[in-house]
Amino acid sequence: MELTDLLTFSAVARTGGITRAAEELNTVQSNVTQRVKALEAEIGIALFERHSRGMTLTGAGRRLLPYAQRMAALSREALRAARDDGEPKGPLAIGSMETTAAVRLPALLAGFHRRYPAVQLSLRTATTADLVAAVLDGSLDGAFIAGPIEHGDLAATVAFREELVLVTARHIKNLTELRAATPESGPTALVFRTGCTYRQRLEQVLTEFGWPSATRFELGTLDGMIGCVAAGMGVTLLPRAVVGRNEGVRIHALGTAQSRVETLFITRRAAHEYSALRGFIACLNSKDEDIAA
Amino acid sequence: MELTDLLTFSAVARTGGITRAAEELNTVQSNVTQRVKALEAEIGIALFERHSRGMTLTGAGRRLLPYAQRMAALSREALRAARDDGEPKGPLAIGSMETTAAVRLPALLAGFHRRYPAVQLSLRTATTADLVAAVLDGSLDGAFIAGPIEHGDLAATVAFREELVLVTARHIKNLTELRAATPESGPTALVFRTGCTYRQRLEQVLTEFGWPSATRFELGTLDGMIGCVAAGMGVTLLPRAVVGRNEGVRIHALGTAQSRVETLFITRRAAHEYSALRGFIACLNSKDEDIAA
DNA sequence: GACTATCATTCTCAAAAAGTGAATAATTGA
DNA sequence: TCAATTATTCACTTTTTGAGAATGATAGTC
Repeated sequence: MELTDLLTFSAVARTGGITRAAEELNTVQSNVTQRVKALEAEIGIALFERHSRGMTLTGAGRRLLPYAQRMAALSREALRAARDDGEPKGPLAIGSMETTAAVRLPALLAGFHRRYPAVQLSLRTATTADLVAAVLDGSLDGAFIAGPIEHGDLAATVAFREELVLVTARHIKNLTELRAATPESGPTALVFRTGCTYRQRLEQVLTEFGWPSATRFELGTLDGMIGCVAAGMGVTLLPRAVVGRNEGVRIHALGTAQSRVETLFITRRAAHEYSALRGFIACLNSKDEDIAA
Repeated sequence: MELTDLLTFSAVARTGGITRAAEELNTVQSNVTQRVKALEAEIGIALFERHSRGMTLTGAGRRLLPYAQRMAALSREALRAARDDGEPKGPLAIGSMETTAAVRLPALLAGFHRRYPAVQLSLRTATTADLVAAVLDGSLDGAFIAGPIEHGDLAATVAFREELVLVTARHIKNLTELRAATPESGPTALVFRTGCTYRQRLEQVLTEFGWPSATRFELGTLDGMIGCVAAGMGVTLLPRAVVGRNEGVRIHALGTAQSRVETLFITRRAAHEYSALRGFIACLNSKDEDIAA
């Protein structure tokens, strides 16, 4: 049960084939075959079903896989923990929603880098759902997501409070005009890809306006969305701070019920000793004081 | 970061020396030295301080050790999980307090073995405190302990309800006589070794009787305790069912406040999929129905 | 129905790693 | 100073791992 074996096993399970796993692991097919066979021999039970177009997990393989993944994650953490002498340094992988990354993070990250230049910070943007999964499996150290969330393995602190506003083209002066300018079926809703929490809020809002089946149009980037709204393609829902003083669009406040949303910073509970992460959370907590001062 | 290296590292940390670790691992000193050095080279930091009389952990070593232990435990579990096809079989390590083992378990274990003969059940008796630690570090699959307990990583079910009674020599008819027959300083209290919950209860009871500093006498076995009480050496506190129809001693009921105690069966939450353990818990839950039927 | 592309497996051989045993060095206690 | 205990170093053997080419098996294609 060496880690190498478990790692190759994971790779084969993930890619569904020896060849692809070998590529991913930078080795040759024959080696992967042998590692898998060695593992199967040691455990005494087949982990894969071989068929002409690759390999799929057997029951035993499915039972083993989560352990293999946890052990791989643990070994990465172990290495970091041992090297971590209390001084924040080394890699730190942070995730964020697109919107938060656009307006809230630049100042925060700059401040963090000034304070801890030895930390190699990386930022990845994705949807809340993806970010939660990434933090849980250890591929991110922490992430900014839309609250609320309840999960036993995660620790969360409120990072920012946002007010969600409806964003329309400039010439729409108020909601009555929007209704007038919109066909019976409702406006086109410009949304991020599935998994984004703001998207769900927008669905709720549109339903309340009596447009439950409005056309959806998916975009990947924030600039793209605001541009499309300005061009009159449709409406969207965004934090007020994100839209800011943008010329081409107009902001419409909503009732408080749907409009308040908290951006949380989540981390795995178990990983709380990592200095770089501790330093980041310290930065996060001190930013409010900085602003107040 | 192979598991072998982490295992040897753990052994050296535990035994405090290369020589002893080598013995424990059935290998030679030179090999252990090399594994440790390889690990240190890979991590890039010293894990031990070498001094003439063995090795002690450095800060980095202390940070690494818990990871090494968790990974070792995980690898054992992984092996079991992969081999576990849903049919209870293989080893099952159960722990118990002395008192529970004496009167409650014989019937239960016999029934379990009749139902699942393929499981190699082992039983270890220890104090509640030791049992909790053993379940947490994975050296026991489950244990019968005195409740209550609160721990995030443990799952507990009520296995038995006991009434604690004061046990004295036969000739002591009631508590008044006990008081009369006892010196000012109080009776000798016969107790199990530290960590036993019943012992703490006895301390409370004696304090309520105005004998806070009564003499303590530690024994390791149940038979020994009852024998000593019968011989008039002192008093003790035990579940009513344990004392049973024992001739040499007399039982004195207490007020309900101190006397009710629940025996819990605890397991690690994470390990709940192991079939043999599931079978054991099923047996435990069905025993009440058996009795009722 | 032969051909090709895509897989996994097997085999041989080389390289790397782990393990062994004896010698060595350092320190402590008698 | 000597003996005992300890870790380290070194030369060596054994085992394991990895590479590369060949083989076999299967599905899709013309």
